[in-house]
Amino acid sequence: MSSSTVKICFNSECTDRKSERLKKGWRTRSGDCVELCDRCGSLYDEGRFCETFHSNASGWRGCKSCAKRVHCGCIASIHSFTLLDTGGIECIPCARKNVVLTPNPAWPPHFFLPLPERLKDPVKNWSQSQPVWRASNLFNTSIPQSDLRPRMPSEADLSTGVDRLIVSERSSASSMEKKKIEDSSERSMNGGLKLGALEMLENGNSGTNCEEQPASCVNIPQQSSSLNDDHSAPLLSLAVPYASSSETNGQTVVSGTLSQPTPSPPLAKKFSGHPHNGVDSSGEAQVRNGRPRGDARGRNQLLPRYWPRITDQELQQISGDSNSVITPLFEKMLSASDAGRIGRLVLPKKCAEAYFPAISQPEGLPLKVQDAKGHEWIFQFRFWPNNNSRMYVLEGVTPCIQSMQLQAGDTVTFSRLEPEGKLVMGFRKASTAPSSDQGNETIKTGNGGSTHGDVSIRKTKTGEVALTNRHLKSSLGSPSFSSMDQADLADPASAWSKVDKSGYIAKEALGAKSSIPRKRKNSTLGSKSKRLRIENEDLIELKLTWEEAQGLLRPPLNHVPNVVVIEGYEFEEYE
DNA sequence: ATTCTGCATGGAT
DNA sequence: TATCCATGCAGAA
Repeated sequence: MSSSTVKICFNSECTDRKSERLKKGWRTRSGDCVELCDRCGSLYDEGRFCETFHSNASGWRGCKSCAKRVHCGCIASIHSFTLLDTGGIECIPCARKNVVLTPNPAWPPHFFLPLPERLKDPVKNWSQSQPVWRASNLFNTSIPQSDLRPRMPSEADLSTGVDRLIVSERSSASSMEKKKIEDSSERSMNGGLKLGALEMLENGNSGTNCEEQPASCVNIPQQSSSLNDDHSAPLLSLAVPYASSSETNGQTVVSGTLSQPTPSPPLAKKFSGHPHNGVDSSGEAQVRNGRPRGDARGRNQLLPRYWPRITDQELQQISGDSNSVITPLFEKMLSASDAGRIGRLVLPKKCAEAYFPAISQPEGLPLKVQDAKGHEWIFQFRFWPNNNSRMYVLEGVTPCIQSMQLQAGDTVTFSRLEPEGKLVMGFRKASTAPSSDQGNETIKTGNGGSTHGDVSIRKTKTGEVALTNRHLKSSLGSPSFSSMDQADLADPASAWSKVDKSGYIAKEALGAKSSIPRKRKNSTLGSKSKRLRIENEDLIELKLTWEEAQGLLRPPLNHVPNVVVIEGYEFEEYE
């Protein structure tokens, strides 16, 4: 990749990218104003930017007062509407007529909010009420986090002052007092996660680490409040608190993929289905490493091994042709127990508490999970009391595990499909799994279908470039998501019967193939050492200067670069 | 005897 | 030290 510093119109949809005169446009998340060419700048000034360039994008909504169409899905329009307490949006002119105007919050770092007490001490602060949906962004894909995913503004509600107050109270109110508060505000994961995906995508695409640009990595506020309160439904999927709520009361502004007043990160569109700036050309198999940034050792941080490492291709496979946005939540390498016949998948506690519905009873809840093929599975999400704490498990996973032909050492990935809100379970076979980098800050490319040498770079805080070279193989095959084809996924029911028949085979396979020995001590070590082995073998990280990195990355002469624009700068990108 | 269920244990972090 | 979680294990079915 090489770059030039030619200033061009920030709007990637602009047909005349270069301009002598640049006009100020919207503010980026880092606080700077983008620069637009005359025409685009004028359009922006006139409030016609979105209708000109985003007419086909999702996120258009009607003002509840005047019915005027307003784009709610990009940064350019973020200040052109406000969210209504009763749901829906109102254009600014109409909103000004009303008493309270609640402008859409921006996303500076101060929106990072302290962690709720309950997450800090979930054991002692269990809600005894019906399940509630907690903030999903406990660790949001690639958002820099100085702590365990402090509630992002996206998790707060940007539609009402009340909800913002609620969010503010999170940090100070007692857990008991906050229960109600959390019940409402925690349902905001919808937006937060979606944004998380965006952030992740942006991060992955740009190849730069948000650590450098904290402001740009902060999540964008998302609507949250007044989601459907009916969490007592006997069967839950992640769609329940999200999609249904947004559909039923219309309060969730995010009705499309990016309909929230979301800045449109240059790279965030690939999975939104409405690319408008086409910057994501950094490769098909970038790992969407959801590693939280900041203090990754915080008590409330998810362990790195649970950070989702998901490739573009995997994401694409999940989202299919829809406009859905995939938000990787977490992943887990299957232990022998997980992959065994018992059918219990132990969930990392923090992941379970962050991304799954809160459960107050050990019996838990049925949880509907969709696989990459769109088939739905129903697991029992429950917990066991354990050492004054909880141990979360998904029961009944055997059919799914079997259908995916997973075994110990393979990895299952949990993601969320937006706007449906569905929980999606993917997997990655150990043989093709990106290594768990255990805190490696590099944004890696994955091996998911990539046919090039996987080299990724990132700029470090010191301005250096970390070059990560993983799996320098030319034919890594499809990622696990593709291998879904191998599985009998035609029908969950058939999968069940298949499991019944093949359960023993699974056991044998486990013994024969699993890298995780049966003895517990060895098992743990085996799993761990496996990760370490992968790291040692496949991960070579160098530190060098930006110039050096460019030199190393200089492509063959016969390669034609893709020109992408990031933050107003033009980059040549080579596959 | 086998499987299921719920909890306990203890190594790892 | 506290916590997590992989797995053992006993009792029930």
